[in-house]
Amino acid sequence: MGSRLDIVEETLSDIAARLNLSSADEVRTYISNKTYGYGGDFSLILALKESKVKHIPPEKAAEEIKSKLSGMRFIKKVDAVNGYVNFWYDFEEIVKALSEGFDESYGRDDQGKGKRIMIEHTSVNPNKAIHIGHVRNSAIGDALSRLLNFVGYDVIVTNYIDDTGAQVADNVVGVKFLGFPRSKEGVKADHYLGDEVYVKVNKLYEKDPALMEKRSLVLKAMEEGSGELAALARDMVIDVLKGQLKTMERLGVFYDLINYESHILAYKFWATAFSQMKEIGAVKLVTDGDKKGCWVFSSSPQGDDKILVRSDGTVVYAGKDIAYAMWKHGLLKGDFRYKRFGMQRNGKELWTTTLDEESEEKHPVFNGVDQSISVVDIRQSYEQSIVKEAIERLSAGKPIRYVHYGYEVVALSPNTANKLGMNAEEKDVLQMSGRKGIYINADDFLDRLYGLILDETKDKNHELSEEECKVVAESLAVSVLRYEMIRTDPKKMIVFDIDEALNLESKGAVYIEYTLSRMAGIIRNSAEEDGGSVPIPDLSDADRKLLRGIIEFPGVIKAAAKNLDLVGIAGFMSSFASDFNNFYAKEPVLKAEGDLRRFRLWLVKASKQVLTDAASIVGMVPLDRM
RNA sequence: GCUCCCGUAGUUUAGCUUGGACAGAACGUCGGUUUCCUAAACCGAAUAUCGCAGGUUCAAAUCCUGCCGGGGGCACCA
Repeated sequence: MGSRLDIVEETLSDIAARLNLSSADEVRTYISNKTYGYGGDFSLILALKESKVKHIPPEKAAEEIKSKLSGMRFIKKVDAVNGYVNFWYDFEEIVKALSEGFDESYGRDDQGKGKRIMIEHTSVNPNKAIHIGHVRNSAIGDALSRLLNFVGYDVIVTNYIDDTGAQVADNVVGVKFLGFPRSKEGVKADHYLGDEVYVKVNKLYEKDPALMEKRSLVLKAMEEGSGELAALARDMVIDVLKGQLKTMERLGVFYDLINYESHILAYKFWATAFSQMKEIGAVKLVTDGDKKGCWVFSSSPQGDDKILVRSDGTVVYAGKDIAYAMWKHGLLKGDFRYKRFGMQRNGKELWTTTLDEESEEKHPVFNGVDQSISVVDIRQSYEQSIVKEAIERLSAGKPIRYVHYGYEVVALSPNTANKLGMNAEEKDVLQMSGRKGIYINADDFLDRLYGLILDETKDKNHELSEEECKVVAESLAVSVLRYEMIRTDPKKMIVFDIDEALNLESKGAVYIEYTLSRMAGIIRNSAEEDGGSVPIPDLSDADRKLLRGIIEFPGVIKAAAKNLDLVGIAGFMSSFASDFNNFYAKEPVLKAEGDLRRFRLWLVKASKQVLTDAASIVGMVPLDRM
């Protein structure tokens, strides 16, 4: 702990000690990175606050602060201006420290050490293909898992499959009663069933409401779990799920465990959860009024009663979610049985719960975590708040952190909606709908991105083979899509415009990847052995700016992990890449001589590691050439 | 009706948790840069009543109240 190299943290701790502040974090609350025309690398606004308490002018308070801050290790100069205290880094000293302490683990952190955390994401209904809205969920969830893993957490990733819903039944109705073939040659099951059968069956429901009876029939069979219809439903769920996982694998998204909603019922985990809730009085039976016969959970703030069990004794979604959350946190008596689902491209085994007693295998421990994150779209905030509250009440004082990581949906721009055959008004933003067939499939979109990038890559790289160009194009397509999904505030809706999304002119992932390629190019051409101490030549502004990015990286990661903030990492990458490209244009590396060359080469290597780590965390595929 | 979220250059946005100097970028526009490590790049210019109106404060994009505009949620639905 604390042994990891973080020059900014060290500096702020030093400031805290000298100014009698509690910690580096407290100092951070007084920092402004805007120094404007006054120069300096960062600025302290503490004097402005103190002047009020101490009843002295800010200028005087700033001078007092300044007087306590001389001779700091990484600070060359401190200045007091207009009540601000401005700091200049001593980059020579910083290079010295980095040359000793910089290694592969740079920027990692111990905040998650010894802690297990479960992240649930994706959780797409198993009746259709992944569309770009789902990708936002998975991109966020996967990036969070990479981030938390980077700072030392033991992360368990689950994908929760609702295999009991009407959507699954719709596909069964289509195949069993309406003559749709079970599969289509050359088309992935998720695409065929989701794009074709599901949409068409729902259209037929409108024409012929009597068909709904068939759906009820299928649903009932699924609930009972036995018979031909239930078996067909199970098979179709697996086929679609495998198709979805294929898309996710392409995106570089992987899981540890598949959870089925039906298993929560089959294992009687809802019943267990229900009786545990009754025991502590978290649910009550309504005895009169229009909710008579229902069991409700009364949440504290509004005193609203949320129905968990209908008067016919069946459980609603939120109920099953509570049981699932209890399982995650080890609050539920009992555990699932597990078996292997398959090996993933990242070399990690994917597991699934199983009902089959014989096929159970020796498995890792999945549940019983203190912390969990559920990446679920923001429209389900109400239900999620119920789950959170229930879990906290059931935890009996044990500290539990249940985070609903809500994010806004991806909607379609009018232009894009019209391309899908909708009649959108010029100002209308259209919500995607699987049932109505209004969506952009992730596979299709990736294919188009890939095609465009491939042409461009071939155009620009005559020395790369066809195969190499394909790898570059695929990596870039994935990186672009994933970066776009995490770079904006999750609370803001993304209005997806297909033409804009396919316009590669805009900065972002391509820019970052290009920067990485330039870094790799220099290192490749240097043909130089590592080793030896790092010389400290006279530094240019561009050198210093890059160094500043490098020393800020650990703090960016720490804050990102603490606040589950991916946007901060995207912002860091973008400005760091810009700093590097500026450096690249201005300062020769391989053409420099002697110490300067050795120093710059080291600087490029360090920069590459930092940017590669950041890119990997948000799920991009770092490239050495493009 | 009750409630939550969003509103920052033409466009996409950062900053809002914890108030502090002239609100950062990017795309697009206009102009410039290639005998030198990848021009998918670099440099420069123009572009912002931070939705509106009040309030708190020495100081508000940031906090509070009201309003306007946009989206979501409040089902024994899934």
